[in-house]
Amino acid sequence: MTLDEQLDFLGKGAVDFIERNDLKAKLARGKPLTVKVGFDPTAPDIHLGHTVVIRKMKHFQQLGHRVIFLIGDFTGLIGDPTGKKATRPALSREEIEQNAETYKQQIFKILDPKTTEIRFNSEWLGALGSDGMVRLAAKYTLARILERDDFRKRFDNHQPIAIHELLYPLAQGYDSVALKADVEMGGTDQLFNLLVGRDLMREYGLEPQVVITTPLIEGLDGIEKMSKSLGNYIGINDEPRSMFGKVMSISDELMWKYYTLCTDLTPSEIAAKKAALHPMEAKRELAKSIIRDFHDADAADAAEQEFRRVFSERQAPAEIEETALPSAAEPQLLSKIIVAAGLSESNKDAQRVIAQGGVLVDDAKVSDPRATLDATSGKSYVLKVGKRRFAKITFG
RNA sequence: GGAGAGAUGGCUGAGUGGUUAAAAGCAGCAGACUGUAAAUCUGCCGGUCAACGACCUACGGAGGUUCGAACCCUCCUCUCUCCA
Repeated sequence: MTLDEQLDFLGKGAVDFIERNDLKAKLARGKPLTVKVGFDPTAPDIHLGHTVVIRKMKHFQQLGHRVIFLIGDFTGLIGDPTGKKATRPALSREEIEQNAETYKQQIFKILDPKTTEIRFNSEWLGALGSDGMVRLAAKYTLARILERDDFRKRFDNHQPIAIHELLYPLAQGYDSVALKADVEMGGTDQLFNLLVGRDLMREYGLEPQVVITTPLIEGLDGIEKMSKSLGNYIGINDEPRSMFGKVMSISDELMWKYYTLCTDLTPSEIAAKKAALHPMEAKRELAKSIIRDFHDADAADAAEQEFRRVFSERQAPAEIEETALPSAAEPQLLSKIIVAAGLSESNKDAQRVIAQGGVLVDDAKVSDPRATLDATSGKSYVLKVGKRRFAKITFG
């Protein structure tokens, strides 16, 4: 790859790229660069949204650079003021170690374990001490901190800003100093923090890092950003079938953003797909590509087959979970059986779904919410509740 | 230290004595349609009970006033603002 090709490759999908020419100069020296990305010590459930930046880390790895997966165990004590309001609980050493393990198990689906360094920022921030922290704080000014939009707004609106929150960007910036980072990446919401890193590096007489931000992707609903707490995410540990379905459920429009950020296809390859493929076809390919990344090609094919079978052809899945229920001489309410089989949260909900025509027993629609089933020993039924909940139950 | 505002269902947010299981929106679920768990439209959306009704739980917590309280009073907890 030429230098410019490398820059295009590394900058694909980036929102901010500060400065492209700085990176060019660094790359031109031909030495491996140190690329740092910080992660919260909590929430080790990685979802597709996190993978956007992780994928970019991989791209740096592919070009032979040194990638550091930095776990912010120290900054975690402060709690990133970006957006959030709730203070995070302090984590114990063991919990952090455990979270780190979970991270590893997940990120190595994307990153090369041999060339990924995992570090903790308590290593140098903890060693700083309060005098060191004060010296660090002396390097920055309130005015500069208030350049940050959300601080500015809170300040202008007379909303509280705790002093320690001001320390967060400094601590994160100091990570870059300690690691002598050449590049730091993060979501667009991290832009300010990343830029503070540049300033601090200058203060410490280092060459400022290049900052690259990646977009936050919208979740399955297409509106809110993908997050675990909103439940609109595709987890990279999700089952292949579930991943396939979730991808198929995103809007046609959003699909192209996922293509850009969650595959390694080039912009022109994506444009070609957009022109040539039926949206449903394109979405299937996207789903398979994502499953291949986190599982394998066989799992991707199997998931597609299953999806066609269950949703396009509306047949029962190849494998239905079998549930044994205790038999009874008296016929049992269907709604209660649905709950017992784990297909519904409550009896009332089950009855509601029945009344709305969403329940099939052995392929026959049952719409009386008070219907009963013969529950004598040996009886067996296939239940379908809604579009995607199935169970085979047997009384015994 | 003083003054004030607020806490409602998964979320946002109405409601200020009965007709309120609590408007509206979002999310969720179901159905129709389809090209998919896209889009659109329609319906549902606390729970228990063999049940067109009954009961239980619910508007920060604990008491109280009342035939009756999310709504009024008292105390408490928490959040926020302003003044000093």
